Amino acid sequence: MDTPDKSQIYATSLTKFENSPVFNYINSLSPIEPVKSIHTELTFSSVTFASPSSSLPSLQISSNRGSRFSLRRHQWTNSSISELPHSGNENTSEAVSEGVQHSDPRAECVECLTPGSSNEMFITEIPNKQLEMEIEIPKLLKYDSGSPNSNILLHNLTDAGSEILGTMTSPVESNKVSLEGGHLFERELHLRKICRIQKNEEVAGCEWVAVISDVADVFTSNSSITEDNIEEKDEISEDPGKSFISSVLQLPQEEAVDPDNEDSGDPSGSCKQSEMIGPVTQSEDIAMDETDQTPAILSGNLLDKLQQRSRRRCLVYEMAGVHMKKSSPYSNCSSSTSFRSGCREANIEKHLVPSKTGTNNLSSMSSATGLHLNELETTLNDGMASRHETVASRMQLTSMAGSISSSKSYFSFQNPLTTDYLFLFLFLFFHSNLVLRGNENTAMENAPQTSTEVVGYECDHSSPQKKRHKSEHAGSESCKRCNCRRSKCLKLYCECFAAGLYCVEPCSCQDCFNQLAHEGIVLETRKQIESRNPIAFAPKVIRSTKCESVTEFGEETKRTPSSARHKRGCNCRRSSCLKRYCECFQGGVGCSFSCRCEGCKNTFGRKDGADETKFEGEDSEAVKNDVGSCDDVVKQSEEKHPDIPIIPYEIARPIIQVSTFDGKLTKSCALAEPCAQLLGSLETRKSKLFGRMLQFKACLRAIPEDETPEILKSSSPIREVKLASPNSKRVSPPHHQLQSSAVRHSNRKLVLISVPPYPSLNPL
DNA sequence: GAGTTTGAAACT
DNA sequence: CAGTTTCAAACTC
Repeated sequence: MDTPDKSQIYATSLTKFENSPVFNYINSLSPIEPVKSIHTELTFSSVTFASPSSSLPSLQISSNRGSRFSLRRHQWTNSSISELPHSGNENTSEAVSEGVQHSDPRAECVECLTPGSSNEMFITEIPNKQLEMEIEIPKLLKYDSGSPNSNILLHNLTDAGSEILGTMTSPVESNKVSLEGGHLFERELHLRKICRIQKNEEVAGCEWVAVISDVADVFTSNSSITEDNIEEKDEISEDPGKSFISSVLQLPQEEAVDPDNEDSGDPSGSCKQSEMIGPVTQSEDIAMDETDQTPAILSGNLLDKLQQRSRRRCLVYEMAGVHMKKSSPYSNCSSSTSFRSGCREANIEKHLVPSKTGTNNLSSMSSATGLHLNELETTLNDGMASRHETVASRMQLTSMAGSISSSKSYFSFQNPLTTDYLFLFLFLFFHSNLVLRGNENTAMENAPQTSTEVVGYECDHSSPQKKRHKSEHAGSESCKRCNCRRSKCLKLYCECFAAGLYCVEPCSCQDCFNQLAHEGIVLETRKQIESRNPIAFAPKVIRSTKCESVTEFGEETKRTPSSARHKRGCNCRRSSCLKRYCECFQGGVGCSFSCRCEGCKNTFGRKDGADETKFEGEDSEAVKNDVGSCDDVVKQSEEKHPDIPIIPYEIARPIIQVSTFDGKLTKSCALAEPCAQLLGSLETRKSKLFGRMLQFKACLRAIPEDETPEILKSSSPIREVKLASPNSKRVSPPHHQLQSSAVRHSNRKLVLISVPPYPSLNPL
């Protein structure tokens, strides 16, 4: 096969992603220079060609052992950005299409790939070349080995995408829907291509295996051809044809009504559309009920890439793995530990395999999202202040306008588009009701102290003064940093360690062992400490609500008018519980009978009950504060940084909660800050996105926030404990003077519900 | 920034 | 379990 043929094949095998409104949207939002050329590689690694009759091979989308079907595409510019949204409207889409003449028999086969007519080439011409980047379309199918649903998923997605595109009437709308349907019609296109390939083979007997293989070789190894094709397509694009999107939209009807439509330009008749109607429509029918796969796919693409480049700061929650294993057959890699053990493919598969219900899908999504967001958060943080230097490709948020890699740095975070994408994902995630509701409960209770701590902008890791500033604004355990000298950061003296975090750059600790490099030591030490005090790493302040909550087992619990209290109580003697020496005060909660403080004057509530009225109101007030302070925080921060949109509390929070020892909230600011910077750099979408996020926030507020074990919630001396968990964990009762003996002398086992470190698999 | 105070954590 | 020591954060100057 000579190069021109390959070029044509290549040109014909146009990409999906760049045509998708998703990318339009992202690109249009970028304040940076638009991307000139996106080097997209699409891999259909699971496409195999099996020949029942040896002579007439049939196509299967089944396993990962097949030929690689690589598609690449270039050229992406402002013009496409502005035009593609319109391209959903067939009247305006002609400019982005073109025709390609084929002269080679193989090229005829290639023609069958095109949805419209055989002469149509869906190559969008993009005149302005300013930047260049590469983006790999995640190899979704590659990870879907053996999934019988893979083809179903494709059709399912494409149906949705077509429908979405068909309703687009404006760029704005198209931008919106692109978030949902962007990938859908891309897969539609490719699946149809594959089907046509199959049919074409049956008629013309093209050597598709060889062709595909060659194409793969060409596209994956010979960049020069790619470059040539750019020029080639520039010329070809002079001849406008049917638009890509319109062709896609028409395809279903065309296939059903006019099977020969696509063969108009093919004298050989090698692409009998009628022969593929069956399989296609069948698949579409099967997939009819599963049209809402977009978030999973979208996130899967993105998250997969994030995952590859992410690192953890948070320590490992040992129970997570067990917990997740029980929750889903696909979730066995959803614990934080899974990232170390390389369960990427399983994770991907989780996105790929459509579940029978949207619920399941959402669950899967949530779980995986939490995972990846954790990774994102970690990586973001590391991008700001990195201590762990183990990963080569680092996310560099601060260099958004930095160099665009010309190599295959897939989804390099040096690319502004990527950051856009990341944020879009966050946005999408919450917008799609994929709220981490289940985890939100635990998040709130595990959230250290007051809600204001999540304001990332207040967190500056560099200055002790600002450290104090931070602490003045909240009981912030969110931005942990320590100055340990002798404890090696392996004792609870160390705030980082106590919070379940690895020490990071801003820490001023000496001889620190609380690092990923010493993970074994850290975990060992942690075990020891937990053996002494099982709730040593539990949040010090337990918050609660009066809201009725539903347990993870669906049981409705009784109202628990317990107050937010320090889990163990303070022992202050001189500070009168009026300074942050007092953990109760620091946590913004009143002292209780658990406290052994002297001369308590805690303004949040005194243990002697003198301030009982305040205590009673505290239940609701605490909740209000948690929620209301969020508003305040957002407002204040917005005022402080008028040009930088703030990630609302509830949005940042679930992201942060995803990976800790005990599901404990970690590093709130760590994500909020880089995300804020990210947002700040993307001012063009600030108002839009931020406005939406505030809506999400309001939505999230309705989420009950407390599933705290009663024993931890309670400030009363004795309280029944009725807790159970798949990960049941024995705990000691709160260090209460009255209670301790009573409980200890009984054989009652106190069980602490293990807080899932990741978003609950229960969608709501 | 150095020194002091404070109370939790750790130890005996 | 109580007393003591160690430790690091909070605080003051």
